[in-house]
Amino acid sequence: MWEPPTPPTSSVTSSSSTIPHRPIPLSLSVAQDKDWLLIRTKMPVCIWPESCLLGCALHDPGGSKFQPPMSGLMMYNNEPFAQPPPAHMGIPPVHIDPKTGLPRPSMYAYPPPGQFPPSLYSPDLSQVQWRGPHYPISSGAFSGAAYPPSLVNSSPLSRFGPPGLFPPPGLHPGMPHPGLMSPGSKPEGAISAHSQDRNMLDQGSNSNSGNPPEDKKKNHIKKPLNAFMLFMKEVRAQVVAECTLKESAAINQILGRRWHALDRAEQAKYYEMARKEKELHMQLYPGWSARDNYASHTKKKRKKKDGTPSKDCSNPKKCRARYGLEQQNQWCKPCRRKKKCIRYRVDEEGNEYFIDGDVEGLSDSLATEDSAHDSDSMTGSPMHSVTSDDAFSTPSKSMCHNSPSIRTRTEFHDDIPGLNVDEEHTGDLDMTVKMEDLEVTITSTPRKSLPFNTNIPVT
DNA sequence: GGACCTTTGAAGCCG
DNA sequence: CGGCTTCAAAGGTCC
Repeated sequence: MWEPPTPPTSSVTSSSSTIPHRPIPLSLSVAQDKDWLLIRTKMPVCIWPESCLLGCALHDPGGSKFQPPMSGLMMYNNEPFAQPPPAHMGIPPVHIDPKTGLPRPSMYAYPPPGQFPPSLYSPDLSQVQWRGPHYPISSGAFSGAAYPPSLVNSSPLSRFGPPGLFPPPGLHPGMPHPGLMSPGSKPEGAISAHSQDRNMLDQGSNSNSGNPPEDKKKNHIKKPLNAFMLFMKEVRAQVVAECTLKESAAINQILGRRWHALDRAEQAKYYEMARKEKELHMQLYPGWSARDNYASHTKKKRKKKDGTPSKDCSNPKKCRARYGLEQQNQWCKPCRRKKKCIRYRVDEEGNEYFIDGDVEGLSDSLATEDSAHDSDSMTGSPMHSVTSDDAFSTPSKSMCHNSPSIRTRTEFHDDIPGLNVDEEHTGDLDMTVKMEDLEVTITSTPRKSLPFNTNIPVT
C-alpha cells in the first residue's frame, strides 16, 4: 500500500498580527547540502491566506507536501483513498470503476473540512460554477453541432468548461475544436469538425498527398486532454484574473497547487472528463496513436536535443545518468533543466571525466540550486526542504508580487535589499536572515539526523 | 519565429 | 516491467 512520506519537521510562526495584508516572499526552501545550509525563496507566501485573493498557491499549506499539519499527506476529508496517488502528486488519480463508470473511492484521507480555510486550497473553486449535471460529462473537445449526437453529449460541462467560461471567444458550435487542429491552423467557419478531423486523419495516413509538410501540420491530431489539462483550461482564466501574473509558467505552478488542493470529488470530475475525452477521441480517431504526434514534432524536439550537447558534453543528462533520479539534488542545474551538463567533461584527448561536486565558479549557484530541490525530501534522501515540492523544482522567473527568487547564497545576498546574511553562518547549521521587516531564523540539526526547524518570526 | 518555462497525466519508447 | 521521454494548454520571455 502506498504510504505518504513523512515530512521533515518544520514550523513557521508569525509573531505579529499587525502586518498589512500582502503576500511576502516568505516561502523559504531550506536544504542542507554538503556542509552548508541552503535557503531560497521560491514563491511568495501570503500570510493571510484566508482573505487573500491569491490564497491560491501562495500560502499553500495544502499544496505543499511538507506542511506539518498535513501529517505527510494532503488530506481533504476523512474519507480514505482507494487508490494510490500518482507518484509525483501525492493525490491519487481517481480510478473509474469500469462497471459503474463512477470514480472509485480513495484510500487516502483528506483533512476534515474546515481544517484549512477553503480559500487556502482553492478559493476560486467555490466560485467555479458546476452548472448543470456533471455526468455524463461531455467531451468538449468534440462537442458541437457538427458532431454526431451519438458521439457528443449535451452536458454543459465541456472540455471548455462550464458555460460562461467556455467555449472560448470566437469558438462557436460547429467549429472544429481547436484542440484538434494543428497549431498553425485556424478554424474555418462552421465546417463539420468531425468530417474535417476525419479528413485530417485520413490525410494523415496518406502522407503522399499534397505538400507533405503542410499536410502533416494540418493533419495533426492532438492528444486528448488529460484531467489536469482540462482543469487548467477551466481554472486558468480565473487564476489569471485573481493574480497579476500572466506568465503561464507561473500560472501553471499555481494551477498545479490548486490541482493538488482540489477536492477529491472535484478531481474525479476531471478524471471522468478526461476519460470521456479519451473515449470519444478513440471513437473519432480509431487509428490514432500518440505515437503519431511524436513524429510530427520530431523536428522541434530533435532541435532541443541536438542543441544541448556539444563536443565536450555529448550527453545532456550526464548527471542524470550518474546520480539517477533518486539524487536529483546532486545534478547540476543544466542537467536538471535537461540542458548541457557542466560537470561532465571530455578533455582534449577525448577522455571523459566527471567533476563530482562543485565546479569552480559554479559551486554556489549549482550546488545550492540543486540541493534546494524537491524530491529528496520525498525520497528519503538526506536533503530537506521546508517547502520542498515538485511544483517548485525550478524557480519561476516571475512570481506574484515580484518576490525575489533566491537561488544561491550569493544571489540571496544580492537580490534582497536590506537582507543581511552572515556569511560565516551560511556554513553552519544555524543562521539568521534579517530583512527589513522580516527575520528568519533557520536551525538545523546535523545532516544525518534531520529534524528541521524553521522559525520565521515576522517582526 | 521558435524554443523555453511550468504544471500533471497519459502514453510511447527503450533497455 | 520500470524508467524515461514526449505531448497536451497557455502565454510571457528569451534568443
